Amino acid sequence: MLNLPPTSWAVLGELSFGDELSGYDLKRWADQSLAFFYWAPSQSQIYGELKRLESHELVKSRTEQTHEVRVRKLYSITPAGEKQLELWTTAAEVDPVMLKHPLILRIWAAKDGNIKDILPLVTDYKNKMLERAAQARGHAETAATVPNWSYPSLTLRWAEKFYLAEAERLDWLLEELALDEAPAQNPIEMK
Amino acid sequence: MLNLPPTSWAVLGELSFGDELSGYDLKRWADQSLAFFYWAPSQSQIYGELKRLESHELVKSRTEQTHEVRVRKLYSITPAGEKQLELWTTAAEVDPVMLKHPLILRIWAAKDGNIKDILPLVTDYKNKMLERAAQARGHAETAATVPNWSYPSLTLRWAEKFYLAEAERLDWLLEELALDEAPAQNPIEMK
DNA sequence: CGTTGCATGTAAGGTGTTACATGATTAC
DNA sequence: GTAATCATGTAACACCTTACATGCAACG
Repeated sequence: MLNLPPTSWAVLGELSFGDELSGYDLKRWADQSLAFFYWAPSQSQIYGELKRLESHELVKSRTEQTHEVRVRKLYSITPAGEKQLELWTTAAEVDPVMLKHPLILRIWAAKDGNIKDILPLVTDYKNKMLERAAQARGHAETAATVPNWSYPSLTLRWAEKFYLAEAERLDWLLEELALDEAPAQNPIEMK
Repeated sequence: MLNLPPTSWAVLGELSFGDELSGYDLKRWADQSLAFFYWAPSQSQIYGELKRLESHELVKSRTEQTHEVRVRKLYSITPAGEKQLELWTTAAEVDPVMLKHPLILRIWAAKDGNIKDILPLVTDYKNKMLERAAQARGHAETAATVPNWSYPSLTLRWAEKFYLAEAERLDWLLEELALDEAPAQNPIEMK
């Protein structure tokens, strides 16, 4: 089976919903879907992946020439692309989930003397997670109205739950940190 | 402030607990701690990061010469390293969490015709998450017995909750997928 | 006496980012 | 008219991995 990096499959996946899309379109859509559970490739990488996919004949392109000058390059999936994508989605080996959580890393490395400066960062982060959950929900609802987008919609509902759970865990963290700090906050009263 | 990649801070963080450690030690410890909420850098990268840290004088090294031939290079943090690490842990900007979830990506790209082949992968993944949660718990309990390791222990308890939540969300996904499939499973009975 | 663990490191290559270059169109 | 958006792409660089090279020590 064809061995492509996951990002390549992600881009091919976007094209598998049938529309002709430009590199630019693919980037915007990725930001509103893939970004919630996979991550958003940069614009320049998407152009690179499209070249790679085309060299394997999994996608084909045509140049739109609407207004004489303005040029868009539109990509669409080929039958071979659909076939390979199916083989990939059902392949036995699933790569492990990759989590890089810079906030937890900081807490891990924190010392008693500076944990109090980290607490507000945790609260901020929690609010960002709640915002992210709301965004995922919005995108999920939009996706639900489009034919054949039920799996994308489902994964966005998954993402909503993910970010809500993330926010809850940060609340739990704040509580744990408060417990640790409590005895030290008023040492005088412990006499 | 010094601008280093997060991996550099992670390695410096490991050394901030005060022990003299070799590149090899750092790798093993990372696999049992960082890997649960950040990710485990490869052995060769750790050696590279140590060089970088030493060039900034955040760590220093000495060569252990116990048995005449066998050589270990032991690193320890410098006062400058401790200072910079503190600045980093309390710095305002926290990078966004990076999640790459290949299983959800597959479901996102799934078509009705092949979702049934993906279901067993979801179940397998869920079991791996439960296993991971149990490992995190074990490491958290070990860490809790070591002086000054309360924050590492806390982050590992965080990780346990993360992987348990992950398993629960996969159960939820399986249920949602079963609901979708149900009407189609016995079309004859729908007459 | 062979496998696993300990131990360090290099080389090559893949993945992915930022910054840059370029220019048209749309909205205020 | 100027700012934001649309649109494609290159170049340079940073990050990170795999494979390789090397060899001792400990265990069965």
